[in-house]
Amino acid sequence: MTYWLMKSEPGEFSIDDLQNAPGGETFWDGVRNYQARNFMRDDMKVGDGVLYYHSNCPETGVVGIATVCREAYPDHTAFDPEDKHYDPKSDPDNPRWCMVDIRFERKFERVILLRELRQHADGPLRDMLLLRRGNRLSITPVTSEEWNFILSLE
DNA sequence: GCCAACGTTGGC
DNA sequence: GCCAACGTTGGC
Repeated sequence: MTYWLMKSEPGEFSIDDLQNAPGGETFWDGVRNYQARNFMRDDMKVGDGVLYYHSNCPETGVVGIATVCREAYPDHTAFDPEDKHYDPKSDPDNPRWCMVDIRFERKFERVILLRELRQHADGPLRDMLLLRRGNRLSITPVTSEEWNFILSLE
């Protein structure tokens, strides 16, 4: 089993939105970055743990956890000209983009702020991809050590 | 709103 | 294959 960190803008889809979704599940559409796609397509398995991260908001940080509940399948929003994430270069017969489903697991008692994670950038989180300068990847792998440490901060 | 960092596109 | 221009991400 692998662990992941997935970013979402709470104005688009927050952890509360996930909790309130039918069955607490949603499909993770709109990924249009090859590295992030490859993580989903090649490495994400049902049961993997997900740190749910809020980006681009007043309190950026990890807000809770989810689990992967369906492995990669085509992202249909790429075929829809009306969709914000429409990509005319994604051929329905050979889809360029994919998505996974995730299920709400738990919302943390408090937000574990990015600022707080950075305080451990010389220690337990020294290799965390999220903390790398200029990192913009919306999906990054997390080690079990990082996962356990972040959960211990709560 | 600003801007640094990054990814993608396309001319050559 | 190089690289400038452009668009996007995301912290602040």
